[in-house]
Amino acid sequence: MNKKYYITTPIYYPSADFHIGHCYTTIIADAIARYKRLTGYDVFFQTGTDEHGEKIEKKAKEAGVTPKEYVDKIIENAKDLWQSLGISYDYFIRTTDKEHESAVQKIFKKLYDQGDIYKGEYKGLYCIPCESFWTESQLVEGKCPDCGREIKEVSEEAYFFKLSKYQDKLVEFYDKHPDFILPISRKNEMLNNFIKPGLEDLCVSRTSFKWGIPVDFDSEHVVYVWVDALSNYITSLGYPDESNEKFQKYWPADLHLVGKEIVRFHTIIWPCLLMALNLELPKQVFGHGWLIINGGKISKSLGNYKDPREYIESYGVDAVRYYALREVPFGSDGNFSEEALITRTNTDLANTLGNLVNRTISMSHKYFEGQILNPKVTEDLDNELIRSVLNLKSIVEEKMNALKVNEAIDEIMEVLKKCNKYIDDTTPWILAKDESKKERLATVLYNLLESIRISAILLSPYIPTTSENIFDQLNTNETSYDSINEFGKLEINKKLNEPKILFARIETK
RNA sequence: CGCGGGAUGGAGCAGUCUGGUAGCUCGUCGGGCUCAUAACCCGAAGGUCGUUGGUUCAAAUCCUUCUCCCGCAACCA
Repeated sequence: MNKKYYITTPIYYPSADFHIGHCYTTIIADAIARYKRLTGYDVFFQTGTDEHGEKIEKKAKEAGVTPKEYVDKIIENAKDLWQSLGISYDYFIRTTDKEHESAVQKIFKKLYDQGDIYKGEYKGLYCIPCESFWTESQLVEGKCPDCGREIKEVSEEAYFFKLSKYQDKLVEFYDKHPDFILPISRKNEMLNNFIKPGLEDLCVSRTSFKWGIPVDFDSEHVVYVWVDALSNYITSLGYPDESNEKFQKYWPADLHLVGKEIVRFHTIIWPCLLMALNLELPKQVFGHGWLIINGGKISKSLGNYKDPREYIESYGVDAVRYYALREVPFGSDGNFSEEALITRTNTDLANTLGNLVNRTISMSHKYFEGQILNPKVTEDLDNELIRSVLNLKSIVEEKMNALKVNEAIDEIMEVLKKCNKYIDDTTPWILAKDESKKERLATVLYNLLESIRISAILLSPYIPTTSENIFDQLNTNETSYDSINEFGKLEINKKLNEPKILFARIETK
């Protein structure tokens, strides 16, 4: 049986249509999922939406529709967006799904029955005009940081989860699993900011709004976001039915990929909830950085971004995917701009990759009518190229296991650059002028075509459409992961298809 | 003194743990080549490595002062 791999994105909050930041997370998760599938894992890749809460209730009211109608429309858009980005999710969970709602009620009840959830009172500082709660430290001179008006202390009845009870066990878990939180700086942040001062119990129900899953034994209350949203990762697998085949197979999750702003929920609250449920904890939470636009975060109110679909339409799905995967280093923030997207597409995809494929296939047609031949008239400099190509598999594996996706891609690009250099070094156009060098020429072209085939297989998790396109031009069926263990699997005596431009250079004025 | 991250040629970054000729990509300039998408290959210019002081034969790297930027700061998702 294949090894399993369960990877998740966060479930996004559909208060508005998704932007490039949502795409960023989801594209990375998709690339990892595709990579794991390529390398033989039985992958379960989940994404979804967290649809309850006051904000959506309010937005829907403003729009004059029910909350469900409001989110339905956004989810339709989201699914359409994921499809145009080639997101290969296995399951899309919505917290308004009936199965999820009933599972959450059961979880809530179970925790209440066993004493981990208790009824108490939530006190907070509330700004009535802004309809927002603030903490002491957020206030500006004792006033609302948004509008500067007086703050009122209000209290409401609420259920609390005994987070504090699990603090020691959590720290113990961190110690035993040093890679649980990545990057490591995020772990320090959690320890210093939250755990060291002592965890406070967590408010897990609300009475101030209705758009949520009702607490079935206390109709005044709805389940608040923590239990509702975080539990999606197990309710989708059939929990609380622990004997469910999916649950048995896929839990615990191998990777929760999240943005740095929600690391806390996934590394403190979620593990404590799981411990209370007596379930295994996820193996890893990775908090990635953000795409930054003009030095600031992506902001609806600043209107500093376009609908991601516009980029896809203008530059193609793989250009957008490639940019998201390649541009931003491991764990840190990265800049997003349309100019950078264009530059990246032109230099890496059009020049290095696209032009290499095009010139190689064009020469094969020009000199051999597209016949694939390999007379094996080799020279020393062939070996260096072949060695780099064969090494690529393990290098990519190492980078991907460390979640250094951008570096994995960069390694593949390095090999493609070597191919371009190999062409200049071997000068096929000169070999072509000498009939006695014909077999050497065929060998050179074969080495290039084979290097392209292997690279395309390794690129397929990142730019799947382009890889397919390359396989088609190479007219090859050798596209499996195992086929790259040796150099020379590209079928000889077949005929290449006509060269097609993979990425047209984007001209800017 | 809340916590964490960052400041390196025009732009974006690596190097800092384990001190020892400052590296990569993009851009610019020059050359080569002509199979190819004005592409590809080679070369060059350009940096007192945010600031102050210190340790050392030697500091981007270790210690110290300060400045600026970003995120988090618990019930906002």
